[in-house]
Amino acid sequence: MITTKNCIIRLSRYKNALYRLQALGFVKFFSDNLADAVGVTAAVVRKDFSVFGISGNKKGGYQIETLLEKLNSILGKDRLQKVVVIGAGHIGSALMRYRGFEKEGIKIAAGFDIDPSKVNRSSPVPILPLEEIKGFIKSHGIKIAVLTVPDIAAQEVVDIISASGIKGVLNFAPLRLKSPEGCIINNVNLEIELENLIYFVNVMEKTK
Amino acid sequence: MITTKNCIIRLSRYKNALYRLQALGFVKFFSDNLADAVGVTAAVVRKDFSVFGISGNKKGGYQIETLLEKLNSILGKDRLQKVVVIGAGHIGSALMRYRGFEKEGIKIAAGFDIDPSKVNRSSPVPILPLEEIKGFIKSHGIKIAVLTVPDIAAQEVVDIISASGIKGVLNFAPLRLKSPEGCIINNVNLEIELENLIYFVNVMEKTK
DNA sequence: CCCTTATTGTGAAAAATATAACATTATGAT
DNA sequence: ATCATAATGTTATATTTTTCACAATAAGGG
Ligand SMILES: NC(=O)c1ccc[n+]([C@@H]2O[C@H](COP(=O)([O-])OP(=O)(O)OC[C@H]3O[C@@H](n4cnc5c(N)ncnc54)[C@H](O)[C@@H]3O)[C@@H](O)[C@H]2O)c1
Ligand SMILES: NC(=O)c1ccc[n+]([C@@H]2O[C@H](COP(=O)([O-])OP(=O)(O)OC[C@H]3O[C@@H](n4cnc5c(N)ncnc54)[C@H](O)[C@@H]3O)[C@@H](O)[C@H]2O)c1
Repeated sequence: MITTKNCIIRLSRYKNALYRLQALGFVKFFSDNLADAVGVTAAVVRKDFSVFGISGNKKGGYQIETLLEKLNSILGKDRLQKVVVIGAGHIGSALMRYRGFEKEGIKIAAGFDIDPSKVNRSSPVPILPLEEIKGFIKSHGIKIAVLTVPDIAAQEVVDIISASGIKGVLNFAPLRLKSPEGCIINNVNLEIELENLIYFVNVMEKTK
Repeated sequence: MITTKNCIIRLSRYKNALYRLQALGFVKFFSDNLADAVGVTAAVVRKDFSVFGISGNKKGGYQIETLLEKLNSILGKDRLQKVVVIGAGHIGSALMRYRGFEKEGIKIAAGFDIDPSKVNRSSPVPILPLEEIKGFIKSHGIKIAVLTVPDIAAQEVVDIISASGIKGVLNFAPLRLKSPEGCIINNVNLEIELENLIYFVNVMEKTK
């Protein structure tokens, strides 16, 4: 199904909200319950569902369990998603130590670093030398990489890993990378996130 | 000036791209140069500029230096922006050790944690007990907080800090917080970022 | 079994955003 | 000094996204 990034982000939010509703003991929900939980309107919820052919019962709403199955299947959460982290520095290490991804069915299969002193094959997420990445990606069928290397190294690394079979990159380096053919690059740019927040806070202060 | 989040993100990107052009020795640029560098169309660049009353010279383009001054002033980068980090765990520590924010005129004035063993008043970014946050925010005039506490603590902390004067929060906890009156909350949700990437990579694979 | 009510599913309207078009105007060449 | 040109700035157009509105319909009560 082809759609927009925002729509898929909403599906993730619906999924998360439904788990919370389920934990509260609910077994069914209406479009406006979910809308409230996620912070959108009921029309958006129903529209999104209709895009993916998800239907409920008129007057009866939707079954949480059924919906979660559908959402999980759409989002690929019905199977373990293995990723690698490249750059075992501050942020890379934080990510590798984070337990939250496992709960989401995302497993960091390994970290990679160019610095031999970072290599550690026996840590919970093994950290391997960069040279081994190609073989690792191939043998484990990895498609997704998280890129936490210094900005000057980022483009070079993207070119290497996409040639090795990586199809999607979550890039933390604060620059726009040229994406090689067939490779999606999403960016997490914390400097820009902060700048943005600063702007809107300042605007709010001024107009007040 | 009131506008959209996307527009301000583009301004940040223009700024960053202009610094790169400047480093390459350029002193002026045309809307299509900048558009290429940022990955938008020239019309968008000129539209964004016109929103903020930024004008260039017909046939002559824009002066990089002048433009940077204007963009920096719009984005509040003409003065040091102080922020605090709350939750000195894995991700909070990574942020506090990161030098990249300083280059952007963003200073992490302090970190805060509820765990006494995390307190360290003599580290480059001092880590203080949570109890001191209210006084610190007030005395330093801090408006922005980065929230890196466990998800269950996040809402409580937001309520405390917004009551203490925080106007903008960059939240890393993977849940939707209720934003108190007059407080903007932006989210960095890495689980969702990864889910999103996984979805589009899977879709690409299937339709290929 | 029919009638009321609540909620879906979707098609149409509105709003927001992006793209294109072009009239305007500086620049530099002739 | 005039003209051709190139790039802006803004208006118009197109597209995308969101919101609204309501017909369709399942559920439950009398
Ligand atoms: N730490 C943060 O809070 C933060 C915030 C915003 C953005 N970032 C960005 O994230 C990236 C990483 O930041 P960090 O603070 O973790 O940096 P860091 O210096 O702590 O870590 C970078 C790691 O990458 C490794 N590395 C360098 N070149 C490599 C290569 N070619 N292949 C593999 N590994 C390589 C280094 O050995 C190091 O271990 C940077 O681009 C930075 O701008 C970090
Ligand atoms: N580490 C990651 O890579 C990562 C990735 C995605 C999301 N997150 C989110 O970021 C947040 C932090 O993650 P982390 O891995 O750094 O966790 P962490 O457990 O390493 O750190 C959390 C810190 O917050 C402190 N804390 C707890 N309650 C507090 C309170 N009320 N006030 C102040 N401090 C308090 C703890 O003492 C601890 O030092 C979590 O919400 C997590 O879900 C982290």
